[in-house]
Amino acid sequence: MAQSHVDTEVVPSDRTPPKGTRSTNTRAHILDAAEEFVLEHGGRELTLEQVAKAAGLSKGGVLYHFPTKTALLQTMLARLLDYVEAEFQAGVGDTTPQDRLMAYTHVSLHANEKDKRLGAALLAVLAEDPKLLEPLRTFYRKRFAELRSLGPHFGRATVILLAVEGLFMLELLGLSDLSSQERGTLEWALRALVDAEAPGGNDA
Amino acid sequence: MAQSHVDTEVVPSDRTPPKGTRSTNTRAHILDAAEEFVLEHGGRELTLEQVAKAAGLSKGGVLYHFPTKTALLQTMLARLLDYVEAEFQAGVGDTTPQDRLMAYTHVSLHANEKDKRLGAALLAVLAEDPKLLEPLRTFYRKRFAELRSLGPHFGRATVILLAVEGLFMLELLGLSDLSSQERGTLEWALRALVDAEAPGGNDA
DNA sequence: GCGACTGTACCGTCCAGACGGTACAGATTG
DNA sequence: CAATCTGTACCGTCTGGACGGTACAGTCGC
Repeated sequence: MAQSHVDTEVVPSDRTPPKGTRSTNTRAHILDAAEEFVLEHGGRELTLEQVAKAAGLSKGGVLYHFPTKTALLQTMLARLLDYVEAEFQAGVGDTTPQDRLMAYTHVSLHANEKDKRLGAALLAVLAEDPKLLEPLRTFYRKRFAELRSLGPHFGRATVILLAVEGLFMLELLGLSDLSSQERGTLEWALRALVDAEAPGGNDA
Repeated sequence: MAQSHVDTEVVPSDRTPPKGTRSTNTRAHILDAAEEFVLEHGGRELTLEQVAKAAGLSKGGVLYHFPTKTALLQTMLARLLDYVEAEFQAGVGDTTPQDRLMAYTHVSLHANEKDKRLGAALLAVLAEDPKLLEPLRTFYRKRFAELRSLGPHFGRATVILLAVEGLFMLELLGLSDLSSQERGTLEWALRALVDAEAPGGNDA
């Protein structure tokens, strides 16, 4: 549930950009700074110079770790996806695909504001270059594969996942004006549908 | 200065596009061209010069009709939304919100490839500037208002709309790898859910 | 002395927008 | 009906700035 291993390589360090050698965790530090910047200023203004400034480095320093801006963006996306995947896999001992669906629903609906806005900004940037979305594509391929394993429940389970994604996307872009109460009602309806898919239940 | 001789003229401009005043429809023509370009090259490469070229105008000519690039994008989005709205409202005599939900589902699921890719490209561009998404926000506000009018059916109806939007968005970004058969199954499940919401039906 | 940077200078490119000019279509006037 | 004026619809060019990326000499610390 709580924040866990976020980085692909190294654990994030504490704040305060030290003066001397920042050693290996500088990469993570740059990624942190880039995320923070994106959260504050949006994807449009994300520039190498700004990232450097936010990280307390020079532009050259950033380019030392990420040879291109694209490489930086790719790493940002990969880290976010790793985080999300770890998050909803660690939720419970998710044995069955139904459990996973429920866990996914829960995590997605209760992702914190930060992750959401981060996703929004990233998506905005990445959507311009389809190639950069490949990791996301892989991510969803996994989801769809899980849905297929549900056999006859595929249809309704897919509806559930799509609804979750739909809400996520709409909220990402600030297009939803659902109240928290309405959101509660919605979640209730989703859970009811997930339960209806549970084994030993009724037919489709 | 100088007389009729010192003409360093560059071709008396016998272009393919009709000469003289192109009258009022030039605006629409530019929008068409911009859409076409976006469909072919994606949002990333959409530039005023490219739009001008695609429309058979000069950049200055485009700027005459759309004072800024932002204005052009806004108009493109507005036109697309108008089209979509007209599309699914003209589908049937949509009297009840349920009918509208069904119509919306149908239209969204069967939008042609062109509209989808257009939406994708536009979204990619617009997502970078939250202000430009305002028309979209208005659009969804209407949808949510309709859902609220369904009273006790709000939850499940919202699930349906969100699923439709989720699929649309995923397909927009090329993140879905559902087969057409699976898509059929999905649609079947969605229709079943809509029917379950119909008045005179069952449950709450 | 090597790896991890800093700092600056610079290049090539892209692009939005400004600007001045051109072409022509009426309306006005004598 | 011709000369003149006016407004619309454009064309072509230019500028100013941003940005990604390169190059490279120098610094700091282990």
